[in-house]
Amino acid sequence: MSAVTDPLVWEHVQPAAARRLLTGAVDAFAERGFQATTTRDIASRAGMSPAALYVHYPSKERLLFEISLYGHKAALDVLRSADTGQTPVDRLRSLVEAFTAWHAEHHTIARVVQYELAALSPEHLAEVATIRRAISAQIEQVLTDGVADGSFAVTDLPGTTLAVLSLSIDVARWYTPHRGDPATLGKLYADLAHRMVQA
Amino acid sequence: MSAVTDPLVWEHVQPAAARRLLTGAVDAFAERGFQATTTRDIASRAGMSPAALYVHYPSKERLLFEISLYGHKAALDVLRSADTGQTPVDRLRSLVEAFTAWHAEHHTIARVVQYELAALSPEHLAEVATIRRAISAQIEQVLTDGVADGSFAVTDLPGTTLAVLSLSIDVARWYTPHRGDPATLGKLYADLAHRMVQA
DNA sequence: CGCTTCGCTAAGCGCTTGCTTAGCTTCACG
DNA sequence: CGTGAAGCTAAGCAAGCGCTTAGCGAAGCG
Repeated sequence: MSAVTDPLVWEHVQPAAARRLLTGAVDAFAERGFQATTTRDIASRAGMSPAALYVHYPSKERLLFEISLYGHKAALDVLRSADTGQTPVDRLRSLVEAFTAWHAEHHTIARVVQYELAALSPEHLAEVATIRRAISAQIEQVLTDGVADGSFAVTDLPGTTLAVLSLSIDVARWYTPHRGDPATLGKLYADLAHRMVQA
Repeated sequence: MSAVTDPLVWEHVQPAAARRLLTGAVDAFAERGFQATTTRDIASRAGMSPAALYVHYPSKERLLFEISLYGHKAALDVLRSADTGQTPVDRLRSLVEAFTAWHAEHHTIARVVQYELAALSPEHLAEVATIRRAISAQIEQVLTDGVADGSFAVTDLPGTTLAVLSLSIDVARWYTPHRGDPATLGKLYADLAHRMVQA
């Protein structure tokens, strides 16, 4: 269950001690959940005393917010970077492949992103919700374009958008490295999503 | 976010006070998660003092286990009752429709079932894991039969089994009544799952 | 050198947690 | 009517929680 978060992902977090706290928090939140994780646990994963956490972050919730915000931005970036195909079919396959692979590759971060929203303060939740809407819109646009040019047959557009997203998101819940590599999973899911909507 | 659990579902729990505690716990666990829920919260939802909880259940974890065990059994029952079709296509559609509708209809219970596994004791988790394997096997069998008679084209059988299950399970994460009625959602998902695998 | 800033620790504060204890009331039953 | 079980509450205990305070040593700088 425990997976050490790739530290390279958090290179932008400075100084190094703040980054160690943050990656420790990602692992702990992903393993046990936000509420079951103590500040003492996070600090000891970073090799520090509990009080050191408050030198770098004002609260445990703020640590969660930094993780959640960065995670949401990274997920949206992955989608936008992948939306380069010429046809709706290519675009959908590429989006689903990238989004799924990201949830597998970064399943610890993804778990925090997808399952700890309820622990965010209302203000922080609102900020993150904006990014979530953008993620959803990215998928919906491709489906809309595919319906318009006849390559997709979709009767319930919002429902199908949600289903496609949902398929990838749930990867964060069950994925462990022994289930296969993220790239292969991404290709399988691209295929499944394409078949779900093809005309 | 708060939804009162249909008390009829828990008719087998006696006496009534134990049932009130249990349904209160389902709502609280679904809303906030197991760790963030206090015994005082559960007791007050049942209109009792905190100590009254321990007259009926030996611990907070045991309350979770009762919910999780019953929820898993109910989910497996739903699948088995739905597996009545003559062809793999009929059977798959019926399974996915019923399983999805159950996760929507009973999304509070389903949330506890799917997202609070980590809070169970190792022994209780093992008991519940047996039922989870049976649920997975039920889907896998239908896909296997459909591949054998040529009605399904599936290259990665375990991966596709997991994807079909995953699609329905994730309904528990996002479903609220304003998203439409469970029966309609079940039909949409039966269609999506069928298209995912059809030859 | 003297002084400040930075990153950290030891200690602990006020509070909440899961759960226990002691005792009250209600009611079935001989 | 007397007795005991069942179901509950008021009070509280030990432990652990998020977070604060006071202060220490190293590094940077005039």
